[in-house]
Amino acid sequence: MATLPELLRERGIQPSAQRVAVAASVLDAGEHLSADQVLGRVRESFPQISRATVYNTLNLFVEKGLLRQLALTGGHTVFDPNTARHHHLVDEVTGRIYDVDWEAIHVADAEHVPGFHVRDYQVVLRGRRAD
Amino acid sequence: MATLPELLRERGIQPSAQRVAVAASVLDAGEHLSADQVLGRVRESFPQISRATVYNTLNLFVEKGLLRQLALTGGHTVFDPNTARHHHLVDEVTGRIYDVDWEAIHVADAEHVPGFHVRDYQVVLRGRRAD
DNA sequence: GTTCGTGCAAACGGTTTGCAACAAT
DNA sequence: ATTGTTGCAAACCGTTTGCACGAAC
Repeated sequence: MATLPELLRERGIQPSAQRVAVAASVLDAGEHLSADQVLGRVRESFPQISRATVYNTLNLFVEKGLLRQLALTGGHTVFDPNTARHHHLVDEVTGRIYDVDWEAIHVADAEHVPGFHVRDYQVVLRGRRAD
Repeated sequence: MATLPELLRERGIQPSAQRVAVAASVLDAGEHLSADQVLGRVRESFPQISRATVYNTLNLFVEKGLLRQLALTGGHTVFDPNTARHHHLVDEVTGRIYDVDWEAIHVADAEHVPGFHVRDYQVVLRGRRAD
């Protein structure tokens, strides 16, 4: 297992202390965090970090393929540390987003939409947690 | 074919002149319009309408099931007059959103995610227009 | 010493809200 | 008379940007 600084360097990202702290917060999280949630977590270990740095860093990570950015619910974008193919389920009550295994759903013909080059796709499910 | 005022009344919406104008703009549009695009169109025939009224009206229409609200690309939410089930394709170059027929893609097992009641789902495709 | 990263504050764009005037019932 | 609707402006929230300081190569 590579250390975080190594991981960043592999992606062409200079591993500053702030960036490592952001990486630690967002990659460890089993959830999908908003930028402000990341800011909150990073500040626990790095109180003086600025909002702009967190936003810039998250965008950089997305650019470099370390994170995926999701815009599933209005207005809120969220960062997904799981870069493997998978689907998403949005809880309509809480707004929380859950991962759904790629193999759990079978999709046929999604790549063959006439007139388009489909680069990627996923199923977005909406519902609520069973009691 | 019901007139617009009748259509609104059927959904429990008082058909004021402004609301009818918004309905005319957004329901006719074959595309997915942002709130500001709707505002622009409505102002062609109703120049004095306010931004707040358009936003409130669009939200009301979504609440009453006349429109669907889509949040597929970061920050921009868009209104879809097509209330029939269908999928969506996002052009990564232009940001434009296209409808994909429900029957064009076959999805299996989407309703059977353990621990959840899935109320609705769709496939979201990303790609670019073929030349 | 030139490039790169940071922090701060201000700007920004889309959306919402508070309120007073007005129309409908 | 009560309720619902509009318009305006201001507030709001998440995000981006400009700029000057400081660190890294």
